[in-house]
Amino acid sequence: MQSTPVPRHRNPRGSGDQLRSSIVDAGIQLVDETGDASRLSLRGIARQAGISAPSIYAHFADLGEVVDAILATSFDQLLASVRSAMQAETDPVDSLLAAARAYVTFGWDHRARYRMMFATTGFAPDAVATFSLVEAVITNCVSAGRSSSEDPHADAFLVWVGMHGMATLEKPDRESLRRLGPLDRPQLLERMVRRLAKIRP
Amino acid sequence: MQSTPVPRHRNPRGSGDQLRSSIVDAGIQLVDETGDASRLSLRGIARQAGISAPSIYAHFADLGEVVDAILATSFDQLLASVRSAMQAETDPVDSLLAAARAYVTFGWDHRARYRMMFATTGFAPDAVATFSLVEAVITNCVSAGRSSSEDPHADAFLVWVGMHGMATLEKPDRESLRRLGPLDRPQLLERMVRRLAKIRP
DNA sequence: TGTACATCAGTGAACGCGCGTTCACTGATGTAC
DNA sequence: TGTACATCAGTGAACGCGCGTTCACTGATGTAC
Repeated sequence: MQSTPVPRHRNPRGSGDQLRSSIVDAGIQLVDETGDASRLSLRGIARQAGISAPSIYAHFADLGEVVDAILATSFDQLLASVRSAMQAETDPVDSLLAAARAYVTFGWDHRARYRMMFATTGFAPDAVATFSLVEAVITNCVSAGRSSSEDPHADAFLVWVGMHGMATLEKPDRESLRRLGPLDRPQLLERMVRRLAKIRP
Repeated sequence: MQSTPVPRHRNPRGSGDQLRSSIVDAGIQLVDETGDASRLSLRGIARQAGISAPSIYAHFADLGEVVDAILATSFDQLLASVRSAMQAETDPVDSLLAAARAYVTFGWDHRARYRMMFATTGFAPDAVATFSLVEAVITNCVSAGRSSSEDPHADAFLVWVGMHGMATLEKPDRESLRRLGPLDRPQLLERMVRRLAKIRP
């Protein structure tokens, strides 16, 4: 017997979650297109998403939370990309090299976003997930007799640092190119990974 | 015979250049202390320097020029630090390792500033100057029979990428440390450089 | 030597702008009775 | 079936703030005569 009508919460959940992810997508698009994560603003994201600025508050407490969601999604994308590249190869060395290529390609294709991911949180749990993939595949290489690493954990860290350096670097400008000469970066990446992971020649 | 007084420009140059470098110093201090280069503002720099905002316009056209001056000074500092560390060693391998330590230490000690230096200009001429030092010392190692590198130019690039990766990475947080275990970074840096520069064991 | 003045480093007030955030609201939708 | 109403996604106006930049100015200093 309920005299006072119990407020059963009806959840005619309409576009609730839809808008949330639209906001995150808009933020990602903005960072990727402007190439400048530092100019991210709540109003700018709302504009990009085609909504009014206050609408964001229904889904996020403030700009910081939107940024956190953008980072989480970006780490998911990076991890998924590396993972699927690795799984496409059966040979452990090929798998390691594919991981490195996928990782670095993400950095090159989404420069501002990649930098943003590591700007504040250098070594967050999300980043460690990728590191773990690298560690596992190097261990595989050792088991298969393809690597002479005596410390796969530390060497995975080195590979990760190297990939990170590659991912962060930009194309040389014309003047630098003149002084540096052509550098075949995919080939250099492979060379770097082979040395750091102690892959046997 | 000069009827109209020729305006000979008297140059009682007072603190002109002094203020200019005070402004740059204030900007550097601000980046280093706040750890956030994206919040650099003309008014903030003026506040830090103890002058009014419009005073900056006597020395710089706009905020962009101040930032350029900050970057130029910072590259000078990085280069000087690496150079003097190298010159303190006579053995070429020791010199290479000292260069790497000095480089990475700069990145760790001035995180936000280091990132700022490579945020927009990844591979600017100023950055290439440091690269050239590394290339020269690796060439020395090869000459001395201490490195088996067959391509010192490309290998110097790899070392540079590796140093850059190390310099950019942050300390792991507690949770990451638990999963990563302790990683002796100075020792890992040395290991990385030795492998990339093909230093003989 | 004294005095008028050009030079120049630096200031304070003001502007328009985009920002984050708040507030009261609107209008569609689905349920209760 | 019709009608009242609770729910809820989203809006428009407004606020105070720090920003970059401009403008007319101030006051010290060193030189011309």
